[in-house]
Amino acid sequence: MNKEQVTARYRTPDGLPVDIAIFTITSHAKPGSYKMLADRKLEVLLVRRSARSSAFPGQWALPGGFSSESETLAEAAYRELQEETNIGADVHIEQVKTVYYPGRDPRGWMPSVLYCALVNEDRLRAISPDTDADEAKLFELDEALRLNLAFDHKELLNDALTFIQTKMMTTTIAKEFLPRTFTIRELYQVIQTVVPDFQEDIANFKRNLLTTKTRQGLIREAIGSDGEPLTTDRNSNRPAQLYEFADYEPRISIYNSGMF
Amino acid sequence: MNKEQVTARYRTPDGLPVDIAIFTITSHAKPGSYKMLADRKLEVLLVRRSARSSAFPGQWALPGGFSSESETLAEAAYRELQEETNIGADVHIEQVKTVYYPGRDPRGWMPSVLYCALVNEDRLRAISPDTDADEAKLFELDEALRLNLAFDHKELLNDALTFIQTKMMTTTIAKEFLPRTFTIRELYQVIQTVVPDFQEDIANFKRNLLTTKTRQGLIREAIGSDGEPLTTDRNSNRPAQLYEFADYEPRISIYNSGMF
DNA sequence: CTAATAGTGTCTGTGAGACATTATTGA
DNA sequence: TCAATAATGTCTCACAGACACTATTAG
Repeated sequence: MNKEQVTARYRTPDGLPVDIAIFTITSHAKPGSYKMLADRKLEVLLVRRSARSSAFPGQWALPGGFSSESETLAEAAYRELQEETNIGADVHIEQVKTVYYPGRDPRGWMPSVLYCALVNEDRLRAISPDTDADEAKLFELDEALRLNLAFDHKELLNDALTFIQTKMMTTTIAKEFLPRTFTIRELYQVIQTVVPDFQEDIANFKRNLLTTKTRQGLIREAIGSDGEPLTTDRNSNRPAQLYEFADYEPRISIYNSGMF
Repeated sequence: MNKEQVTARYRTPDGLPVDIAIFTITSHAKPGSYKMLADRKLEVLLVRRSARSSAFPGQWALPGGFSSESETLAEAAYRELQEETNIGADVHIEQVKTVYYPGRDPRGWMPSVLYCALVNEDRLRAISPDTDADEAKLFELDEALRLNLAFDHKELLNDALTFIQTKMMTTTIAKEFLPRTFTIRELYQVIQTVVPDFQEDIANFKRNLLTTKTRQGLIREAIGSDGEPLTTDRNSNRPAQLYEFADYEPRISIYNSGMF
Protein backbone atom coordinates (compact mmCIF):
# COMPACT_ATOMS: atom_id res chain seq x y z
CA MET A 1 0.00 0.00 0.00
CA ASN A 2 1.20 3.48 -0.69
CA LYS A 3 1.15 5.91 2.17
CA GLU A 4 0.22 8.84 -0.03
CA GLN A 5 -3.33 7.85 -0.83
CA VAL A 6 -4.59 8.45 2.58
CA THR A 7 -7.65 9.85 4.04
CA ALA A 8 -9.47 10.19 0.78
CA ARG A 9 -9.50 6.56 -0.17
CA TYR A 10 -9.42 4.66 3.07
CA ARG A 11 -11.67 4.44 6.01
CA THR A 12 -10.06 5.78 9.15
CA PRO A 13 -10.37 4.55 12.71
CA ASP A 14 -13.25 5.82 14.77
CA GLY A 15 -10.89 6.98 17.48
CA LEU A 16 -7.69 6.05 19.26
CA PRO A 17 -8.57 5.09 22.80
CA VAL A 18 -5.99 4.87 25.52
CA ASP A 19 -6.69 2.54 28.42
CA ILE A 20 -4.71 2.43 31.59
CA ALA A 21 -4.22 -0.19 34.26
CA ILE A 22 -3.43 1.68 37.46
CA PHE A 23 -1.71 -0.62 39.93
CA THR A 24 -0.96 0.02 43.52
CA ILE A 25 0.18 -2.03 46.47
CA THR A 26 -1.75 -1.40 49.62
CA SER A 27 -0.51 -2.42 53.03
CA HIS A 28 -2.98 -3.51 55.63
CA ALA A 29 -1.63 -3.55 59.15
CA LYS A 30 -2.43 -6.75 60.96
CA PRO A 31 -4.10 -6.27 64.33
CA GLY A 32 -2.24 -7.46 67.38
CA SER A 33 -0.42 -6.15 70.38
CA TYR A 34 2.98 -6.48 68.69
CA LYS A 35 4.20 -4.73 65.61
CA MET A 36 4.04 -7.02 62.64
CA LEU A 37 4.70 -6.79 58.95
CA ALA A 38 1.74 -5.47 57.04
CA ASP A 39 -0.11 -7.56 54.53
CA ARG A 40 0.50 -6.26 51.07
CA LYS A 41 -1.91 -6.67 48.21
CA LEU A 42 -1.66 -5.77 44.57
CA GLU A 43 -4.68 -3.79 43.52
CA VAL A 44 -5.93 -2.25 40.33
CA LEU A 45 -8.24 0.65 39.76
CA LEU A 46 -11.43 -0.05 37.82
CA VAL A 47 -14.28 2.22 36.90
CA ARG A 48 -17.89 1.26 36.50
CA ARG A 49 -19.42 2.14 33.19
CA SER A 50 -22.53 4.22 33.28
CA ALA A 51 -25.85 2.42 33.20
CA ARG A 52 -26.71 4.39 30.08
CA SER A 53 -23.62 3.27 28.17
CA SER A 54 -24.32 1.89 24.78
CA ALA A 55 -21.69 -0.79 25.32
CA PHE A 56 -21.29 -2.88 28.47
CA PRO A 57 -23.47 -0.67 30.67
CA GLY A 58 -22.85 -1.01 34.37
CA GLN A 59 -19.80 -3.25 33.96
CA TRP A 60 -16.39 -2.60 35.42
CA ALA A 61 -13.65 -1.56 33.04
CA LEU A 62 -10.16 -0.14 32.91
CA PRO A 63 -10.17 3.64 32.92
CA GLY A 64 -9.71 4.96 29.45
CA GLY A 65 -10.71 7.50 26.91
CA PHE A 66 -9.91 8.92 23.57
CA SER A 67 -6.60 10.47 22.75
CA SER A 68 -6.72 13.61 20.71
CA GLU A 69 -4.66 14.98 17.90
CA SER A 70 -3.03 17.61 20.08
CA GLU A 71 -1.52 15.33 22.69
CA THR A 72 0.89 12.42 22.87
CA LEU A 73 -0.35 9.00 23.84
CA ALA A 74 1.41 9.20 27.19
CA GLU A 75 -0.26 12.54 27.84
CA ALA A 76 -3.62 10.99 27.12
CA ALA A 77 -2.87 8.17 29.55
CA TYR A 78 -1.76 10.68 32.12
CA ARG A 79 -4.92 12.69 31.63
CA GLU A 80 -7.02 9.58 32.25
CA LEU A 81 -5.05 8.90 35.39
CA GLN A 82 -5.78 12.41 36.59
CA GLU A 83 -9.45 12.07 35.93
CA GLU A 84 -9.80 8.97 38.06
CA THR A 85 -7.37 9.78 40.83
CA ASN A 86 -5.92 12.87 42.38
CA ILE A 87 -2.33 11.92 41.84
CA GLY A 88 0.05 14.71 40.96
CA ALA A 89 2.93 14.74 38.57
CA ASP A 90 5.83 12.33 38.05
CA VAL A 91 3.85 9.14 38.12
CA HIS A 92 5.46 6.14 36.52
CA ILE A 93 3.58 5.36 33.32
CA GLU A 94 4.60 2.83 30.70
CA GLN A 95 3.09 1.73 27.46
CA VAL A 96 2.24 -1.96 27.44
CA LYS A 97 0.90 -2.68 23.98
CA THR A 98 -1.62 -1.71 21.37
CA VAL A 99 -4.44 -4.01 20.39
CA TYR A 100 -6.89 -4.18 17.61
CA TYR A 101 -8.87 -6.96 16.04
CA PRO A 102 -12.19 -6.80 14.26
CA GLY A 103 -15.08 -6.85 16.66
CA ARG A 104 -13.24 -5.89 19.82
CA ASP A 105 -15.48 -2.88 20.33
CA PRO A 106 -19.11 -2.86 19.25
CA ARG A 107 -18.87 0.83 18.50
CA GLY A 108 -16.62 0.35 15.52
CA TRP A 109 -12.98 0.44 14.58
CA MET A 110 -11.44 0.96 17.96
CA PRO A 111 -7.85 0.04 18.64
CA SER A 112 -6.63 0.58 22.15
CA VAL A 113 -3.26 1.70 23.42
CA LEU A 114 -2.76 0.11 26.80
CA TYR A 115 -0.71 1.85 29.44
CA CYS A 116 0.01 0.88 32.98
CA ALA A 117 0.77 3.10 35.93
CA LEU A 118 2.49 2.09 39.13
CA VAL A 119 1.37 4.18 42.02
CA ASN A 120 2.67 4.30 45.53
CA GLU A 121 -0.21 3.91 47.95
CA ASP A 122 0.90 7.02 49.82
CA ARG A 123 -0.02 9.04 46.79
CA LEU A 124 -3.38 7.38 46.33
CA ARG A 125 -5.03 8.51 49.53
CA ALA A 126 -8.24 9.75 48.05
CA ILE A 127 -9.48 8.24 44.87
CA SER A 128 -11.59 11.08 43.65
CA PRO A 129 -14.59 9.79 41.80
CA ASP A 130 -14.29 13.30 40.45
CA THR A 131 -16.89 15.27 38.64
CA ASP A 132 -17.71 12.27 36.54
CA ALA A 133 -20.63 10.32 37.79
CA ASP A 134 -18.68 7.14 37.30
CA GLU A 135 -17.62 5.09 40.21
CA ALA A 136 -13.95 4.22 40.70
CA LYS A 137 -12.72 1.50 43.00
CA LEU A 138 -9.59 -0.41 43.82
CA PHE A 139 -9.87 -4.17 43.44
CA GLU A 140 -7.51 -6.87 44.53
CA LEU A 141 -6.09 -8.35 41.41
CA ASP A 142 -7.64 -11.79 41.72
CA GLU A 143 -10.99 -10.26 42.32
CA ALA A 144 -10.67 -7.94 39.35
CA LEU A 145 -9.82 -10.86 37.12
CA ARG A 146 -12.88 -12.74 38.29
CA LEU A 147 -15.19 -9.90 37.33
CA ASN A 148 -16.93 -9.81 34.02
CA LEU A 149 -15.05 -6.83 32.69
CA ALA A 150 -16.21 -4.73 29.77
CA PHE A 151 -14.74 -5.13 26.29
CA ASP A 152 -11.61 -7.27 26.25
CA HIS A 153 -10.39 -5.63 29.39
CA LYS A 154 -9.80 -8.92 31.13
CA GLU A 155 -7.18 -9.77 28.55
CA LEU A 156 -5.74 -6.28 28.73
CA LEU A 157 -5.51 -6.53 32.49
CA ASN A 158 -3.75 -9.86 32.18
CA ASP A 159 -1.32 -8.39 29.67
CA ALA A 160 -0.60 -5.48 31.98
CA LEU A 161 -0.05 -7.85 34.87
CA THR A 162 2.40 -9.99 32.93
CA PHE A 163 4.11 -6.81 31.86
CA ILE A 164 4.69 -5.48 35.37
CA GLN A 165 5.70 -8.92 36.59
CA THR A 166 8.44 -9.06 34.00
CA LYS A 167 9.48 -5.51 34.77
CA MET A 168 9.48 -6.22 38.48
CA MET A 169 12.08 -8.94 38.05
CA THR A 170 14.22 -7.24 35.43
CA THR A 171 14.17 -3.56 36.34
CA THR A 172 14.05 -1.45 39.46
CA ILE A 173 10.37 -0.48 39.18
CA ALA A 174 9.85 -1.93 42.64
CA LYS A 175 10.79 1.57 43.73
CA GLU A 176 7.50 2.88 42.38
CA PHE A 177 5.66 0.90 45.03
CA LEU A 178 7.97 1.87 47.86
CA PRO A 179 8.80 4.99 49.80
CA ARG A 180 12.08 6.60 48.87
CA THR A 181 13.80 4.74 51.67
CA PHE A 182 12.74 1.24 52.55
CA THR A 183 13.84 -1.83 54.37
CA ILE A 184 15.10 -4.93 52.64
CA ARG A 185 12.06 -6.75 53.87
CA GLU A 186 9.73 -4.19 52.35
CA LEU A 187 11.45 -4.57 49.01
CA TYR A 188 11.15 -8.33 49.36
CA GLN A 189 7.45 -8.06 50.14
CA VAL A 190 6.78 -5.82 47.17
CA ILE A 191 8.51 -8.22 44.82
CA GLN A 192 6.56 -11.15 46.21
CA THR A 193 3.30 -9.27 46.05
CA VAL A 194 3.67 -8.72 42.34
CA VAL A 195 5.42 -12.00 41.55
CA PRO A 196 4.25 -14.69 43.98
CA ASP A 197 6.58 -17.22 42.35
CA PHE A 198 9.53 -15.35 43.73
CA GLN A 199 10.47 -17.37 46.78
CA GLU A 200 13.77 -17.05 48.46
CA ASP A 201 15.24 -17.18 51.91
CA ILE A 202 15.19 -13.58 53.05
CA ALA A 203 18.57 -13.83 54.72
CA ASN A 204 20.11 -14.94 51.46
CA PHE A 205 18.13 -12.36 49.51
CA LYS A 206 19.60 -9.67 51.67
CA ARG A 207 23.16 -10.89 51.52
CA ASN A 208 23.04 -11.41 47.76
CA LEU A 209 21.67 -7.95 47.27
CA LEU A 210 24.11 -6.17 49.50
CA THR A 211 27.40 -8.01 49.39
CA THR A 212 27.51 -9.31 45.87
CA LYS A 213 29.83 -7.70 43.36
CA THR A 214 27.51 -7.95 40.39
CA ARG A 215 24.78 -6.14 42.27
CA GLN A 216 26.87 -3.32 43.66
CA GLY A 217 25.23 -0.03 42.87
CA LEU A 218 21.68 -1.35 42.84
CA ILE A 219 20.72 -0.17 46.30
CA ARG A 220 22.65 1.62 49.00
CA GLU A 221 22.23 2.43 52.66
CA ALA A 222 20.12 5.49 53.29
CA ILE A 223 22.10 8.12 55.14
CA GLY A 224 20.49 10.90 57.16
CA SER A 225 21.54 14.53 57.18
CA ASP A 226 23.67 13.83 60.23
CA GLY A 227 25.67 11.28 58.30
CA GLU A 228 24.25 8.42 60.29
CA PRO A 229 22.44 5.47 58.65
CA LEU A 230 18.69 5.81 58.76
CA THR A 231 16.48 3.25 60.39
CA THR A 232 12.79 2.71 60.87
CA ASP A 233 10.67 0.85 63.36
CA ARG A 234 7.49 0.86 61.30
CA ASN A 235 7.56 -2.90 60.73
CA SER A 236 8.83 -4.14 64.05
CA ASN A 237 9.88 -3.05 67.43
CA ARG A 238 13.45 -3.55 66.53
CA PRO A 239 14.53 -0.79 64.14
CA ALA A 240 15.68 -1.84 60.71
CA GLN A 241 18.19 -0.31 58.36
CA LEU A 242 16.76 1.78 55.53
CA TYR A 243 18.01 1.57 51.98
CA GLU A 244 17.39 3.43 48.76
CA PHE A 245 17.76 2.59 45.10
CA ALA A 246 20.85 3.96 43.46
CA ASP A 247 20.61 5.03 39.84
CA TYR A 248 21.61 1.83 38.19
CA GLU A 249 19.59 -0.35 35.87
CA PRO A 250 21.39 -3.66 35.53
CA ARG A 251 21.40 -5.48 32.24
CA ILE A 252 20.81 -9.17 32.58
CA SER A 253 21.10 -12.15 30.35
CA ILE A 254 19.99 -15.75 30.12
CA TYR A 255 23.38 -16.77 28.78
CA ASN A 256 25.68 -15.79 31.60
CA SER A 257 24.11 -15.82 34.98
CA GLY A 258 24.20 -12.23 36.05
CA MET A 259 24.94 -8.97 34.37
CA PHE A 260 27.01 -8.30 31.31
CA MET B 1 -13.89 11.75 28.84
CA ASN B 2 -16.80 9.49 28.26
CA LYS B 3 -16.37 6.74 25.74
CA GLU B 4 -19.91 6.99 24.50
CA GLN B 5 -19.68 10.32 22.75
CA VAL B 6 -17.59 9.09 19.99
CA THR B 7 -17.36 9.64 16.36
CA ALA B 8 -19.90 12.36 16.21
CA ARG B 9 -18.19 14.80 18.48
CA TYR B 10 -14.51 14.09 18.17
CA ARG B 11 -12.07 14.24 15.36
CA THR B 12 -10.71 10.83 14.53
CA PRO B 13 -7.21 9.86 13.42
CA ASP B 14 -6.45 10.03 9.74
CA GLY B 15 -5.32 6.43 9.70
CA LEU B 16 -3.50 3.87 11.81
CA PRO B 17 -0.18 3.15 10.13
CA VAL B 18 1.90 0.13 10.98
CA ASP B 19 5.64 0.34 10.40
CA ILE B 20 7.99 -2.56 10.57
CA ALA B 21 11.70 -2.87 11.14
CA ILE B 22 12.79 -6.04 9.39
CA PHE B 23 16.10 -7.25 10.77
CA THR B 24 18.32 -9.94 9.46
CA ILE B 25 21.85 -11.12 10.09
CA THR B 26 23.84 -11.78 6.98
CA SER B 27 27.03 -13.81 6.95
CA HIS B 28 29.79 -12.90 4.58
CA ALA B 29 32.41 -15.58 4.10
CA LYS B 30 35.92 -14.26 4.39
CA PRO B 31 38.18 -15.14 1.47
CA GLY B 32 41.17 -17.32 2.18
CA SER B 33 42.49 -20.76 1.60
CA TYR B 34 41.33 -21.98 4.99
CA LYS B 35 37.81 -22.17 6.28
CA MET B 36 37.13 -19.31 8.63
CA LEU B 37 34.21 -17.98 10.56
CA ALA B 38 32.02 -15.75 8.47
CA ASP B 39 31.57 -12.09 9.27
CA ARG B 40 28.10 -11.43 10.53
CA LYS B 41 26.32 -8.13 10.18
CA LEU B 42 23.00 -6.92 11.48
CA GLU B 43 20.99 -5.41 8.67
CA VAL B 44 17.65 -3.75 8.33
CA LEU B 45 15.35 -3.43 5.36
CA LEU B 46 14.49 0.06 4.21
CA VAL B 47 12.39 1.26 1.31
CA ARG B 48 12.90 4.39 -0.69
CA ARG B 49 9.92 6.68 -0.87
CA SER B 50 8.70 7.63 -4.29
CA ALA B 51 9.98 10.86 -5.75
CA ARG B 52 6.36 11.97 -6.08
CA SER B 53 5.58 11.49 -2.40
CA SER B 54 4.04 14.44 -0.73
CA ALA B 55 6.10 13.81 2.37
CA PHE B 56 9.83 13.05 2.40
CA PRO B 57 10.07 12.20 -1.30
CA GLY B 58 13.03 10.05 -2.25
CA GLN B 59 14.10 9.39 1.33
CA TRP B 60 14.61 6.01 2.90
CA ALA B 61 12.05 4.83 5.41
CA LEU B 62 10.87 1.80 7.31
CA PRO B 63 8.34 -0.23 5.35
CA GLY B 64 4.87 0.54 6.50
CA GLY B 65 1.33 1.15 5.55
CA PHE B 66 -2.15 1.60 6.82
CA SER B 67 -3.88 -1.03 8.82
CA SER B 68 -7.52 -1.57 8.00
CA GLU B 69 -10.59 -2.23 10.04
CA SER B 70 -10.79 -5.85 8.95
CA GLU B 71 -7.37 -6.99 10.14
CA THR B 72 -5.39 -7.15 13.33
CA LEU B 73 -2.33 -4.99 13.76
CA ALA B 74 -0.05 -8.00 13.51
CA GLU B 75 -1.75 -8.99 10.28
CA ALA B 76 -1.12 -5.55 8.89
CA ALA B 77 2.54 -5.79 9.86
CA TYR B 78 2.73 -9.20 8.29
CA ARG B 79 1.14 -7.91 5.12
CA GLU B 80 3.75 -5.16 4.90
CA LEU B 81 6.47 -7.74 5.37
CA GLN B 82 5.03 -9.75 2.50
CA GLU B 83 4.89 -6.74 0.23
CA GLU B 84 8.56 -5.96 0.67
CA THR B 85 9.99 -9.44 0.86
CA ASN B 86 9.04 -12.88 -0.33
CA ILE B 87 9.15 -14.50 3.04
CA GLY B 88 6.54 -17.13 3.73
CA ALA B 89 4.65 -17.84 6.89
CA ASP B 90 5.77 -18.23 10.48
CA VAL B 91 8.03 -15.24 10.63
CA HIS B 92 8.80 -13.92 14.07
CA ILE B 93 7.00 -10.60 14.46
CA GLU B 94 6.72 -8.57 17.64
CA GLN B 95 5.11 -5.30 18.49
CA VAL B 96 7.58 -2.75 19.78
CA LYS B 97 5.56 0.32 20.64
CA THR B 98 3.06 2.84 19.38
CA VAL B 99 3.98 6.46 18.92
CA TYR B 100 2.12 9.65 18.38
CA TYR B 101 2.89 13.26 19.03
CA PRO B 102 1.60 16.32 17.26
CA GLY B 103 3.51 17.05 14.11
CA ARG B 104 5.16 13.68 13.62
CA ASP B 105 3.59 13.30 10.20
CA PRO B 106 2.91 16.31 7.97
CA ARG B 107 -0.14 14.58 6.55
CA GLY B 108 -2.12 14.82 9.74
CA TRP B 109 -3.01 12.82 12.80
CA MET B 110 -0.89 9.77 12.22
CA PRO B 111 0.10 7.49 15.04
CA SER B 112 2.29 4.57 14.16
CA VAL B 113 2.36 1.07 15.53
CA LEU B 114 5.91 -0.17 15.29
CA TYR B 115 6.64 -3.84 14.77
CA CYS B 116 9.89 -5.62 14.27
CA ALA B 117 10.56 -8.83 12.43
CA LEU B 118 13.56 -11.09 12.83
CA VAL B 119 14.33 -12.95 9.69
CA ASN B 120 16.84 -15.66 9.08
CA GLU B 121 18.98 -14.78 6.12
CA ASP B 122 18.25 -18.14 4.52
CA ARG B 123 14.67 -17.01 4.12
CA LEU B 124 15.55 -13.67 2.69
CA ARG B 125 17.21 -14.79 -0.52
CA ALA B 126 15.40 -12.50 -2.88
CA ILE B 127 14.08 -9.24 -1.64
CA SER B 128 11.36 -8.69 -4.14
CA PRO B 129 10.99 -5.03 -4.91
CA ASP B 130 7.65 -6.40 -5.93
CA THR B 131 5.11 -4.76 -8.15
CA ASP B 132 5.54 -1.54 -6.26
CA ALA B 133 7.88 0.87 -7.90
CA ASP B 134 9.57 1.44 -4.60
CA GLU B 135 13.06 0.29 -4.03
CA ALA B 136 13.86 -1.96 -1.09
CA LYS B 137 17.34 -2.54 0.24
CA LEU B 138 19.13 -4.05 3.20
CA PHE B 139 21.38 -1.66 5.07
CA GLU B 140 23.91 -2.38 7.74
CA LEU B 141 22.53 -0.93 10.88
CA ASP B 142 25.13 1.77 11.41
CA GLU B 143 24.68 2.90 7.87
CA ALA B 144 20.90 2.98 8.18
CA LEU B 145 21.18 5.11 11.29
CA ARG B 146 23.42 7.57 9.49
CA LEU B 147 20.88 8.09 6.72
CA ASN B 148 18.43 10.92 6.81
CA LEU B 149 15.37 8.77 7.25
CA ALA B 150 11.83 9.93 6.56
CA PHE B 151 9.46 10.96 9.35
CA ASP B 152 10.77 10.01 12.80
CA HIS B 153 11.96 6.69 11.51
CA LYS B 154 15.44 7.14 12.89
CA GLU B 155 13.99 7.15 16.39
CA LEU B 156 11.74 4.24 15.56
CA LEU B 157 14.68 2.29 14.24
CA ASN B 158 16.63 3.04 17.39
CA ASP B 159 13.69 1.91 19.49
CA ALA B 160 13.43 -1.30 17.54
CA LEU B 161 17.15 -1.90 17.92
CA THR B 162 17.05 -1.41 21.67
CA PHE B 163 14.08 -3.72 21.76
CA ILE B 164 15.77 -6.61 20.00
CA GLN B 165 18.94 -6.08 22.00
CA THR B 166 17.00 -6.52 25.21
CA LYS B 167 15.17 -9.52 23.81
CA MET B 168 18.40 -11.05 22.58
CA MET B 169 19.80 -11.12 26.09
CA THR B 170 16.65 -12.12 27.92
CA THR B 171 14.86 -14.51 25.58
CA THR B 172 15.78 -17.15 23.05
CA ILE B 173 15.05 -15.06 19.96
CA ALA B 174 18.61 -15.73 18.83
CA LYS B 175 17.03 -18.78 17.25
CA GLU B 176 15.28 -16.57 14.71
CA PHE B 177 18.63 -15.64 13.26
CA LEU B 178 20.03 -19.15 13.25
CA PRO B 179 19.38 -22.36 11.38
CA ARG B 180 17.51 -24.95 13.41
CA THR B 181 20.76 -26.55 14.43
CA PHE B 182 23.78 -24.41 15.06
CA THR B 183 27.16 -24.47 16.70
CA ILE B 184 27.89 -22.76 19.98
CA ARG B 185 30.15 -20.38 18.15
CA GLU B 186 27.37 -19.40 15.75
CA LEU B 187 25.08 -18.64 18.65
CA TYR B 188 27.84 -16.63 20.24
CA GLN B 189 28.38 -14.68 17.03
CA VAL B 190 24.70 -13.91 16.64
CA ILE B 191 24.49 -12.56 20.16
CA GLN B 192 27.55 -10.42 19.65
CA THR B 193 26.30 -9.14 16.33
CA VAL B 194 23.15 -7.79 17.90
CA VAL B 195 24.71 -6.79 21.23
CA PRO B 196 28.35 -5.82 20.71
CA ASP B 197 28.77 -5.22 24.45
CA PHE B 198 28.42 -8.90 25.08
CA GLN B 199 31.99 -10.04 25.50
CA GLU B 200 32.89 -13.29 27.09
CA ASP B 201 35.48 -15.99 26.79
CA ILE B 202 33.93 -18.45 24.39
CA ALA B 203 35.21 -21.45 26.30
CA ASN B 204 33.44 -20.23 29.43
CA PHE B 205 30.37 -19.25 27.45
CA LYS B 206 30.13 -22.79 26.19
CA ARG B 207 30.67 -24.44 29.54
CA ASN B 208 28.24 -22.16 31.33
CA LEU B 209 25.63 -22.83 28.71
CA LEU B 210 26.00 -26.57 28.66
CA THR B 211 27.01 -27.72 32.11
CA THR B 212 25.26 -25.29 34.37
CA LYS B 213 22.23 -26.38 36.32
CA THR B 214 20.27 -23.15 35.98
CA ARG B 215 20.58 -23.28 32.22
CA GLN B 216 19.66 -26.90 31.74
CA GLY B 217 16.98 -27.17 29.12
CA LEU B 218 17.95 -24.08 27.19
CA ILE B 219 19.79 -25.83 24.39
CA ARG B 220 20.53 -29.46 23.73
CA GLU B 221 22.72 -31.49 21.44
CA ALA B 222 21.23 -32.05 18.01
CA ILE B 223 20.79 -35.73 17.30
CA GLY B 224 20.48 -37.18 13.80
CA SER B 225 18.03 -39.81 12.69
CA ASP B 226 20.69 -42.43 13.30
CA GLY B 227 20.87 -41.42 16.93
CA GLU B 228 24.32 -39.95 16.52
CA PRO B 229 25.14 -36.34 17.42
CA LEU B 230 25.13 -34.04 14.43
CA THR B 231 28.15 -32.03 13.44
CA THR B 232 28.99 -29.50 10.77
CA ASP B 233 32.19 -28.34 9.12
CA ARG B 234 30.75 -25.15 7.65
CA ASN B 235 32.82 -22.92 9.89
CA SER B 236 36.07 -24.79 10.08
CA ASN B 237 37.85 -27.82 8.82
CA ARG B 238 37.39 -29.50 12.11
CA PRO B 239 33.72 -30.48 12.47
CA ALA B 240 31.82 -28.95 15.33
CA GLN B 241 28.93 -30.23 17.41
CA LEU B 242 25.51 -28.95 16.48
CA TYR B 243 22.93 -27.85 19.06
CA GLU B 244 19.33 -26.79 19.00
CA PHE B 245 17.15 -24.72 21.28
CA ALA B 246 14.90 -26.68 23.56
CA ASP B 247 11.51 -25.23 24.40
CA TYR B 248 12.37 -23.35 27.49
CA GLU B 249 12.19 -19.64 28.12
CA PRO B 250 14.06 -18.90 31.32
CA ARG B 251 12.85 -16.23 33.67
CA ILE B 252 15.58 -14.03 35.01
CA SER B 253 15.91 -11.44 37.69
CA ILE B 254 18.18 -8.67 38.83
CA TYR B 255 17.74 -9.70 42.44
CA ASN B 256 19.07 -13.22 42.43
CA SER B 257 21.69 -13.93 39.85
CA GLY B 258 20.07 -16.46 37.61
CA MET B 259 16.62 -17.87 37.21
CA PHE B 260 13.83 -18.00 39.70
C1' DC C 1 53.62 -29.16 7.87
C1' DT C 2 50.09 -25.04 8.68
C1' DA C 3 46.17 -22.32 9.76
C1' DA C 4 42.25 -22.19 11.45
C1' DT C 5 38.46 -23.57 14.76
C1' DA C 6 36.88 -27.18 18.26
C1' DG C 7 37.20 -28.81 22.50
C1' DT C 8 39.31 -29.95 27.37
C1' DG C 9 41.46 -29.11 31.79
C1' DT C 10 42.71 -26.57 35.86
C1' DC C 11 42.76 -23.38 39.41
C1' DT C 12 40.84 -19.60 42.31
C1' DG C 13 37.64 -16.68 44.26
C1' DT C 14 32.89 -15.67 44.63
C1' DG C 15 28.14 -16.62 45.11
C1' DA C 16 23.84 -19.47 46.13
C1' DG C 17 21.24 -22.15 49.19
C1' DA C 18 20.28 -24.16 53.50
C1' DC C 19 20.25 -23.65 57.59
C1' DA C 20 21.14 -22.15 62.77
C1' DT C 21 21.97 -18.54 65.90
C1' DT C 22 22.05 -14.09 68.16
C1' DA C 23 20.30 -9.14 68.73
C1' DT C 24 16.98 -5.60 69.62
C1' DT C 25 13.09 -3.41 70.57
C1' DG C 26 8.05 -2.05 73.02
C1' DA C 27 4.67 -3.81 75.55
C1' DT D 1 9.34 -12.01 80.00
C1' DC D 2 7.45 -12.34 75.30
C1' DA D 3 6.58 -11.89 70.42
C1' DA D 4 7.90 -10.37 66.71
C1' DT D 5 11.45 -8.81 63.17
C1' DA D 6 16.50 -7.72 62.32
C1' DA D 7 20.83 -9.20 61.65
C1' DT D 8 24.85 -12.37 61.56
C1' DG D 9 27.31 -16.66 60.99
C1' DT D 10 28.60 -21.12 58.93
C1' DC D 11 29.08 -24.67 55.83
C1' DT D 12 28.95 -26.88 51.18
C1' DC D 13 28.64 -27.05 46.46
C1' DA D 14 28.10 -24.72 42.12
C1' DC D 15 29.76 -21.58 39.11
C1' DA D 16 32.34 -17.58 36.76
C1' DG D 17 36.50 -16.03 34.92
C1' DA D 18 41.14 -16.54 33.44
C1' DC D 19 44.07 -19.13 30.99
C1' DA D 20 46.78 -22.88 29.09
C1' DC D 21 46.54 -26.69 26.54
C1' DT D 22 45.28 -30.49 23.24
C1' DA D 23 42.54 -32.22 19.06
C1' DT D 24 40.95 -32.31 14.40
C1' DT D 25 40.47 -31.26 9.92
C1' DA D 26 41.65 -29.81 4.50
C1' DG D 27 44.94 -28.22 1.90
